[in-house]
Amino acid sequence: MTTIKEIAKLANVSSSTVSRVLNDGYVSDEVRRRVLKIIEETGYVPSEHAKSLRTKRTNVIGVVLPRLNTEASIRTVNALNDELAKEGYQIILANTNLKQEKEIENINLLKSRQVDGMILFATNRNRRLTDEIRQLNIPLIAIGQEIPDVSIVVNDDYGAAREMTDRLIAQGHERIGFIGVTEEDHAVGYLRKQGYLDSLKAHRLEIKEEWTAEAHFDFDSGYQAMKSIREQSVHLPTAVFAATDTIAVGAMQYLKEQHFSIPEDIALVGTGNSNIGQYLDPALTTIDFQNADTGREAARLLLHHIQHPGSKPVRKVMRYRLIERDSVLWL
Amino acid sequence: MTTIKEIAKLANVSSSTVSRVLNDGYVSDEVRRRVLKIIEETGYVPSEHAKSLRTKRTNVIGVVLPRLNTEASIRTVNALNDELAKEGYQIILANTNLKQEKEIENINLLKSRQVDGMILFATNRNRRLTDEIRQLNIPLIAIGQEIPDVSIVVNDDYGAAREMTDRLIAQGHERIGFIGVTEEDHAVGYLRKQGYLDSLKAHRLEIKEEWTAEAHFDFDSGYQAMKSIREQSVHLPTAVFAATDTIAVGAMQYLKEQHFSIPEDIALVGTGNSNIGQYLDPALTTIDFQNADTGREAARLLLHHIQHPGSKPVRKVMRYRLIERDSVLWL
DNA sequence: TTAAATGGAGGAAACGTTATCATGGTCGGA
DNA sequence: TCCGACCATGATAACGTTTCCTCCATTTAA
Repeated sequence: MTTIKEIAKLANVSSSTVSRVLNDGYVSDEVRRRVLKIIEETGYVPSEHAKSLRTKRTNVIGVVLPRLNTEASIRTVNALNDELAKEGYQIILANTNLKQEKEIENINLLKSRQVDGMILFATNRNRRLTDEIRQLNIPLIAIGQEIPDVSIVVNDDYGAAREMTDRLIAQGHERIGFIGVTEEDHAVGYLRKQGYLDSLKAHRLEIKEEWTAEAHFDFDSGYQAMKSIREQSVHLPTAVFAATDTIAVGAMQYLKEQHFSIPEDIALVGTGNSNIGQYLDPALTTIDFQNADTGREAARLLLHHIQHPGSKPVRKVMRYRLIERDSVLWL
Repeated sequence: MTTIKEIAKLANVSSSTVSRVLNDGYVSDEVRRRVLKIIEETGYVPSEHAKSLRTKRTNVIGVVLPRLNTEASIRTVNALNDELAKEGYQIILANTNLKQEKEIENINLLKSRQVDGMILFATNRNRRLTDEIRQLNIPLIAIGQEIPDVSIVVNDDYGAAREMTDRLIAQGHERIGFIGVTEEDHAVGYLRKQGYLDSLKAHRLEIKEEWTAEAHFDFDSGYQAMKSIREQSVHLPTAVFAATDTIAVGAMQYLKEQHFSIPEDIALVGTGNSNIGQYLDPALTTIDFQNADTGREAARLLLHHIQHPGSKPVRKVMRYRLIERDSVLWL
């Protein structure tokens, strides 16, 4: 690796001058040209490490996330990356591989790399994590879950689920089923289910245990959940709300195999606007959380915190939109 | 940020000793305990920049890729990440956002960060890029395209396309159409088409211009391509081979709208084993390139090159497998 | 003409580590 | 008893930058 000193020697100037050329200081045109020529010839690239050591800036943003496995996280990361790249930042990924304990470990790893900021895809909130973040003096934005004293960008999971259920009811459905996930996942598990329940309550509709089931985040468990609803229910629901699109796809598979027609016999809606949805037969009605907007917003928020250290934590709730497709009969 | 010196002062030892504690040198148990306690209390994390500056190692691998937008690239990156994480490496992403000129720019960015190695998702091969890589003295593995003097991991696009076409012929198809992409994309565009053509030639089957069309990488153009084949052909093909699954999905949509039944009227196969495929109706026959294996292999190769500097470039062709699903009638 | 202001350049310290070298003490073997 | 070996520690240089300070040579203003 060539260093600034070698460039300096070759150009017959001091390293300070080379540095000035690189950082737009006072340098005569003649010297500037000479130095630039040498840099060009040698292919010299300044060491970011030395730079960071000196300046305390790295132009790197750390992203801690459970896994790059859901469409939502990928869309978010992509938008994040685009927005940050515009400002000259690069992203370093720290994947926890779904292991909670690696969350803190990864945060420390990023801290040791002196990242200028962090984005945390928050899955859970435990005391140690909160403490760790609080004593971290690096700007951090959490996505997906609330963390006290930290700026966050969240979806309106509750509102979306409630509005979707309202829409089903408006279409005449009175027996509505629900396939959720564990309520330990506050956003996806708890809030979406509450939205569904509160809508039913507000409309004074029946809430039947047998119409609801709990699945995991995969296709098969969606299939199984639909099966168990089918087998347990004396009276089948006329519509089923799935907490994720993947679950909905599994449920749809089961219903098709059982020769139900969708939406005539049973209407089906998912959540998350997965790509698959539009190509299914029938196309899946779903909720679009516009993850790219989430990523962009988080990036902007982070940039703001970096530029204005010590500014107050912000809580940003993102907008969603319902996508009405053929898996529900619209009046 | 606390530094090693502050820790040293608090523990009443020299910074050398603290460093030894951190790096398993000779330290008495008593001192070790004392130092570790202070580290624990202060939450001290050593600066990777200072470390790297001194040791020349960063434990970071740079990944240059066009975009995190295809399932193939995501699967590959995930596997890459997993495999490298096992060895204590982190990944830094450098997204070119599909802009070719940013490829070289990104390579230099990573070079300035002194990454220990690079993975390049190669889309094109131009002279400047090749030169740049050659004079880069950092281990680099290219994925997807051949680059002279560089270790590569590639799919057998040609072989896979040819074998898939062979299989269709074995099922009795004699009129086989093809929807490809621009041949500028050597792997996806050129090689897959050649595999298709050579299979037909080997079986002395008719190759008709009107049975082939060129699409882009999206759904709509797959739809349009199928439409144009349909409208141009006097005699329709009995099977159509799409160079990507996305294209196949678009084609399927068109065929369904036109009330063709698949596979009875027309068989359809895709390429790439996209997730969607298995949930389509009918489920899509496709080629699985096992991208995770590609990622793992590239990671292993890179680690090898890092551990054995100067070792010879390797060319690794990955295996594929055909996935036979209902969009083709199997005898 | 002289003093002050300005432009251009070099020298050196500092950032936070690790690795090499040096030092002093203890222990075991001849 | 003495010497070499070994262990535990400290001092210091070096990694490659930037930035502050200093200095000299012009140019400008009075």
